[in-house]
Amino acid sequence: MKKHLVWLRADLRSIDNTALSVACADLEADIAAVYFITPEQWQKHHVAGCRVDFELRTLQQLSKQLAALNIPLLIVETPNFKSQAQALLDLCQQHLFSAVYFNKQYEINELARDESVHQLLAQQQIDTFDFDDQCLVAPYKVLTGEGRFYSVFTPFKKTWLQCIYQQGVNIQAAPDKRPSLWLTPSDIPKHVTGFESHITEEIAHSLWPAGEEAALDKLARFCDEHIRNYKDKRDFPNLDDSTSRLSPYLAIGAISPRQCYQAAINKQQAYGSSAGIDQWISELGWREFYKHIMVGFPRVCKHQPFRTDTKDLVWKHDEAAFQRWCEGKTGFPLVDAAMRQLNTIGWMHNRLRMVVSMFLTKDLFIDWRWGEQYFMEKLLDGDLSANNGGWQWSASTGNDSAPYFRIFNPLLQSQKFDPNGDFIRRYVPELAHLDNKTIHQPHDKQQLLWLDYPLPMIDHKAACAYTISQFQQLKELPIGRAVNE
DNA sequence: CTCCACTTGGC
DNA sequence: CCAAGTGGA
Repeated sequence: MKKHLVWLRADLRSIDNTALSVACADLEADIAAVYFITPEQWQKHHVAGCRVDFELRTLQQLSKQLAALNIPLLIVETPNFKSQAQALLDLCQQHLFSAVYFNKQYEINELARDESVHQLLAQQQIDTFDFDDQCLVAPYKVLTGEGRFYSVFTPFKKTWLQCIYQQGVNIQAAPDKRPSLWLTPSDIPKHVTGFESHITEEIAHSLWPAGEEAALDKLARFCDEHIRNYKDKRDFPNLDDSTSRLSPYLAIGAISPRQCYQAAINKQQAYGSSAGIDQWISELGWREFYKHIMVGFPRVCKHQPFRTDTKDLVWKHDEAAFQRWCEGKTGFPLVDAAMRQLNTIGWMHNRLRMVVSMFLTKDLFIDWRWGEQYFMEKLLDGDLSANNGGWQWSASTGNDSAPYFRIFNPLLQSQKFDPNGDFIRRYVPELAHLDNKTIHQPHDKQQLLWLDYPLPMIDHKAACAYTISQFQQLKELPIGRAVNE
């Protein structure tokens, strides 16, 4: 009797899971799935406690679904990626698995781990089969006419859409039920020590219900009711339904990008095209663009800027200022509301991610890596490629970045995207009583004495001038740069 | 080589 | 209207 092991990693679902489908294609084989808890590695990658909780809750659901198909889900704990290969081999030998199936991950530590697993298992005649599953188009397949990776989004997107059109979108059904449950599924732990969630259980359960059913439900509701207005409404953080909020589900693979794309296309075919649908698909494109960047330019996995010349920037390492930013006490209401949203619900609206990352890097001139790490520590949807891409975009160290001289004005962003101040009111209760106009700049002299809210921690205009001058100095160092590279 | 086009803006 | 180049065909 053949036995196949499906190794689940960032693909915690039963539908449209390539590795699972292929492993189950052999109807004779016994199938089991395994998920590894690797606390030391997670610590190193700054995985958020709320994200660990989200994964555990998802595994809870998935274990039930798989058990109903007579596929036992096993949970194994091992400290890190290094110890994981041996742990996997032990498991294979214990249960006599002849092959291991998994979907690829593309970060460098994950790639190295998978390579060592492949080598170790091959020595024992255990086959490993890996699959491109995480993207609509595998993150090394969208290339320029000259066979190089794109570094600009627009031409990338054009080719990416062509690739999708040419290859088609094939969504795999969940596997058929196996004859019998041949192993006892593991209990799913409720916690992993060292990963306390910073958000309340109530928020976790109401905003982020776990499992692929919940994800598909969210997707369906978004496509039914909101996607057509996506382009017009997505930039207003106070409108909770204007974005899909599927990023956490995509990050852990409770839903696949193919399912997302197809749901949008189905609406297009049923009701005609719309700018909202195009825009939302374009956002799926950004997700894959940054995955391609990570594969094509692995230095972004190693804390290095995409634009190598920007490595000479001397970022400030101001702990106190950074702390104020983290806590949402900068004195800039929208920035503070945004940081408190992250600190409260483990997620931040995309517009606000730009506002706060631009503020940290351009107003405070603090190292973008500090912000990148803080985001990872707090985000349910923490994903290296997307998070790094976003931060480097704001810091002007990335590909296709914001030009260094185009710096968001936090006050204008506030007035434009939270015009009535309602979002600020939600997360900065000290300001809730202020009128729609004052709330964006509450530091009016008359308010100072009785307002329990900090003064703006920096003069935006002066900060801009300093930052621009720092970037301009880069250009005056061409000789040193040439030598260093 | 030329020419096009360029997420998220500010003043 | 400014800004500064530059990736990509």
